[in-house]
Amino acid sequence: MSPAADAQAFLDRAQRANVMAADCPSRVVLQHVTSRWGTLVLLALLAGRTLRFSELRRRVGGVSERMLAQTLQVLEGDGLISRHAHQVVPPHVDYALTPLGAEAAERVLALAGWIEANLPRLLQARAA
Amino acid sequence: MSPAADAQAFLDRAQRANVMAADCPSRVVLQHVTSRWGTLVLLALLAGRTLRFSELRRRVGGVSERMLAQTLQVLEGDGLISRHAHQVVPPHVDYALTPLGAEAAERVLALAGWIEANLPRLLQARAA
DNA sequence: CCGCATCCCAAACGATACTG
DNA sequence: CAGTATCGTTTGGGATGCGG
Repeated sequence: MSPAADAQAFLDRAQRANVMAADCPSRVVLQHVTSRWGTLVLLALLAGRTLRFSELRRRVGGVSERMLAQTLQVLEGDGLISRHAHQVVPPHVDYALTPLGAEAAERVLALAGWIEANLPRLLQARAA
Repeated sequence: MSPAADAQAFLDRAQRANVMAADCPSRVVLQHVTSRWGTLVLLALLAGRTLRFSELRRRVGGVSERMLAQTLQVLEGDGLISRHAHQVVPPHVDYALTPLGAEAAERVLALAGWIEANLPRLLQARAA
C-alpha cells in the first residue's frame, strides 16, 4: 500500500473515530479518562481549579502516590492536564485542567453525578 | 457507637454519596460503568436496543467471550442490564438496557461521543 | 515536599478446551 | 449458541527507599 493510501486510511479512521473498533485511537483516550483514578483526578481538578500533588492525594480518597503520579502523567500526555513545577525548595508542583481536559471532566461529572444522585435506586436494584 | 448512630451514619453517607470517598458505594458502580468493557457494552446496547450474546461480541471489538460474559453479569447485578434466556435449542439469550441502564448509557455516550468528536484535537495535544 | 525506581504480589485478561 | 473451567501471561497497584 502506498504512503498516500496509508495517510488516507489514517485520516478516514481519525475522521470517523469509533470506540467500538478495537484499534481506534479513541479507545486509548477512553481508557485513560475512564480509568480507576483518571475519573477521580479529573473530577477533583474540575472542582478545585488548580491543586498541588498532595492536595490531590488528599481529595482522591484511597489513591497511592505511585498511582496518582502515573495517572497524572498519562492525562498530561493526553493534553487533558497541565503540570507546572515551581523550582523551589521544598518542591511545589501545580496541576490543572487544560481547556480540553475541562470539557472531558464535565462529561465525567455528568456520569458520576448521575450515579451519586441515583445511588439509592442502584443499590435497590442490586439487592433484587 | 450505638446501632442507631451507625444507621444514621450509613444513611448520611448514602444520601450524600461521594465518589471521592474511598468507601462510598457509588465508587463501585462507577468502576463497573467505566470499566474497560462495561462502557462499550452499554454503548452497544444503547445503539442496538436488544442484542444477543454473539451480536454483542461482534459489536464490541476485541472483547473475549470470558470478559463479555463477566461484564454482562456485573452490569446485570447492578440493575443496568436485563437478561432474558429463551428456553430453546440452540440457546438464545437477549440482553437489553433497563431504564436505569439507559440513563447511565446516555451519560457514557456523551463522554465517548465527545472523545470521538475531538480525537483530532486530542491526538494533536498528545503529539505536543 | 514531590515523585521516580524497584520489588513483589494479586487481580485482570486472553486463548483454548469443554458442556448443556 | 451461550456460556464455564482452566491455564498462563500481563497488568495493576501497594510498599519501600532514594534523589531533587
